[in-house]
Amino acid sequence: MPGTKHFDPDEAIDDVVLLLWRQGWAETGIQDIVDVTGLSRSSLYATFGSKHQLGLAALERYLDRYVAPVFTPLDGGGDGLPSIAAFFGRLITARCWGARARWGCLVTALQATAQGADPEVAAILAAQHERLRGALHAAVRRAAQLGQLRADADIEAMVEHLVMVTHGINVRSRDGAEARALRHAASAALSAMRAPDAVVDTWPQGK
Amino acid sequence: MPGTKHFDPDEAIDDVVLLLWRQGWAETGIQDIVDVTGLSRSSLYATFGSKHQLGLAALERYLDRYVAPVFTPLDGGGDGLPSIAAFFGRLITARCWGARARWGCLVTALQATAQGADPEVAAILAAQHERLRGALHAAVRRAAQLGQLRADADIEAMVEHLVMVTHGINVRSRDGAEARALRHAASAALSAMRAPDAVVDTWPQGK
DNA sequence: CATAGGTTGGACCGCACGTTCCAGGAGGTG
DNA sequence: CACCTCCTGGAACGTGCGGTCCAACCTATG
Repeated sequence: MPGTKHFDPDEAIDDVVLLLWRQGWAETGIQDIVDVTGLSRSSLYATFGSKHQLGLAALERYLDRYVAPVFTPLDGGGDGLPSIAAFFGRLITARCWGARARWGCLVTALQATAQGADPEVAAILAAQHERLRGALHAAVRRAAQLGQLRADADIEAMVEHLVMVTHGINVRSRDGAEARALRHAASAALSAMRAPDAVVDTWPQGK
Repeated sequence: MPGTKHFDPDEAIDDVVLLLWRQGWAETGIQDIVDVTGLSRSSLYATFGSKHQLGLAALERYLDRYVAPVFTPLDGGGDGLPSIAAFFGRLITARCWGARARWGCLVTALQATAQGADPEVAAILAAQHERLRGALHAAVRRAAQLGQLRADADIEAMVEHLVMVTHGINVRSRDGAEARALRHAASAALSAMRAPDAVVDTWPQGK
């Protein structure tokens, strides 16, 4: 039919997300994309313009499809520490189980390398960092309101610490760390924050 | 002179270390190496064999020259928590000041990406991880002996947590985080471990 | 049923990659 | 001083890259 694509661009992007996530951006050539999508170079370039633009689209798709769901426990600050524990729980599950186990996190991988230097990529990474930071900040503030935090709590420092732990989980999971070890470590991190007399459960997922 | 190189291979490797560290492995071509070392392709290949071998040599050099010095506070377990704080202090200084500020960590970058999948690279990364883990483990054990830790301390979890924070510092420093924020966050992480009545100084570097 | 617009597959482009090769050169050795 | 050995610079190789182009094709429309 004239003017109608013979394929679904959305599906192609989904395929590319998995490819980039698994084997990285620099290691992926156009031919790999052709193979995994089953499309021809022409169709790819006619639809997405360039490898770079396709990569950006895939990165955005990755955020929507694979990162955003992990954030839901933190929405609106949740109920403080338990929500943060649930966030880590979801993150660790996503990183250690299923078809994408041990693939790490595309965002952390880009932030840790020079590939994030591209201005457009850097903008997406910065926005994503603010999203993570903002979500954790809201949750920590809520925890403070609920009296779950130590008396000497430095909220900004706690948030930055939690961001670090998030990156740590992403790196260590790709490196082969076991989910149990990651959960225990995340639990240890949360212990830093909890008020001694608080009876909130910071690890509802069990051990 | 016959049989004698006209240049110092060690200096060449040093140059390559900086190149790989700054702009990454996949983004670096032979021409870049030729430019930065001032050598010809022939000399490079005659001396190092291949780009891959040169990269491995540069990675080892990086560990000896830039990573090992950061570890010294942890030698033999040091004096527990203050030694761990000193370790983080050195790490943050190395990541945020001087000519290599904001370059992150080559090891963390490789571990976070698919480039660490090469068997030889993976072996080096695994050994380095064990070195980090072992050094932190010794320091945490020592802290336990000195009564610096909380009563409910899970040593293994604490060590994994500290490894995560290390990766977090490496990622966040490349991403532009300020040294102050990183120090506060590391301090918050150490608070997780300290016994409530311990009077050890976990941040000797000041704020 | 002919037309027309847009898609498609595959050939093709220039370029840069990692690597190899060889003629030339430099300096200890006899 | 001639020789010999090894290193050196630069040209060249094959390959694969990202990207372009065009003829063939397909189908809604007139």
